[in-house]
Amino acid sequence: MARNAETTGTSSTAVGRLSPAKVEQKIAEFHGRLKERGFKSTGQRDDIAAVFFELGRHVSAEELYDEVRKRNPHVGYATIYRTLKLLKECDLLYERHFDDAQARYEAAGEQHHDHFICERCGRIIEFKNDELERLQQVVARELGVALLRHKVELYGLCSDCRKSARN
Amino acid sequence: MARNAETTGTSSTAVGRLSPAKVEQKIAEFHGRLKERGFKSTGQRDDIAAVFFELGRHVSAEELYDEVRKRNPHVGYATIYRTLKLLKECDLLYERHFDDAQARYEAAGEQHHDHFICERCGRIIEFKNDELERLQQVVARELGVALLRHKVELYGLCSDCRKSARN
DNA sequence: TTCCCTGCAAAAGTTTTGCACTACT
DNA sequence: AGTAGTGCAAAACTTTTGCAGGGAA
Repeated sequence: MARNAETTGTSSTAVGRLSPAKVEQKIAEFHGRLKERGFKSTGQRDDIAAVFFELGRHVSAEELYDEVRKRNPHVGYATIYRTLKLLKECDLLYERHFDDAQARYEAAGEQHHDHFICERCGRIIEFKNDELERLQQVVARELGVALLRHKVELYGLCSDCRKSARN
Repeated sequence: MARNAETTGTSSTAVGRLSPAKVEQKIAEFHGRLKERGFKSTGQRDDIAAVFFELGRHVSAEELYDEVRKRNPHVGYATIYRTLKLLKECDLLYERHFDDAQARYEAAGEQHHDHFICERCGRIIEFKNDELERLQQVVARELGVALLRHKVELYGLCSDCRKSARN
């Protein structure tokens, strides 16, 4: 059989804003999960969640705060952080710690993926490679450890920045 | 031929204290590189570097500060951070950002490696897997990006913690 | 002797918390 | 009505910086 490791392929996903309908759906999901867990839905939580899902992925708390305040200038940082924590508990977002000091938050999608981060322009590309996933299990087995989660981050220059670097 | 990807194998390295002779050697190297770069050698820098290399890898600034002050109670946090930055500029240490808020510092070794971090006891195991390295280059090529550096971190339970978790 | 280095304290940047008040359910 | 949520400000935590005094070359 000719299939080798390379055939596994790497897929990259586009990140971007969700359609208004999708945002509505996410908010509805948030409501449900809050209720399940005994928390309340509030106007602020809805505003924050809506802005978060509209913006797309990899926002910092600061960016989110600025955007939310355009819509609702009363919201404080504390509520932003508390709501981000709630969204995390509801499995609707992941918290990422790339090399910056500040955390970035990403809407939880269906499937696991890893990240490439451009060191020049900050662009983040998500990708998935099955062979890479499998190898990490192999490594874990060889180390005798139980793998709960993992993080693969590639840093470098994205294709656009490579071009401008050549000038 | 029976050699397949698996044969690449995973090697894990033991991290630990350096012998006094090795520490001396590292300090001498530090002196040389400071001079090359137009910096001075001082008692504090020597103390900090000595304690850093004696302790072994993956220390936080706080741990280093506490240990250094056992030897020299006069040293301030600022000098710890400034000296860590110098050691980094001298290519004698790497700064790592695992999931904690605080950075951890590791003596620069000869070869690149990745990390497994035990989420229960905090133990850090270094490992190297050539196939994993190669695959990352493949992914970078498929994404059309230039790879400058990368980070692979596995999180889970180390063998000891797996055992005690079974009780 | 000349700067660089050091320690202290204060600042900076991100995230959390205490408290009185507000508003969901 | 009752309890959880909110905003503000202050605290917490890690790391950096300004400045006056001290020490290496």
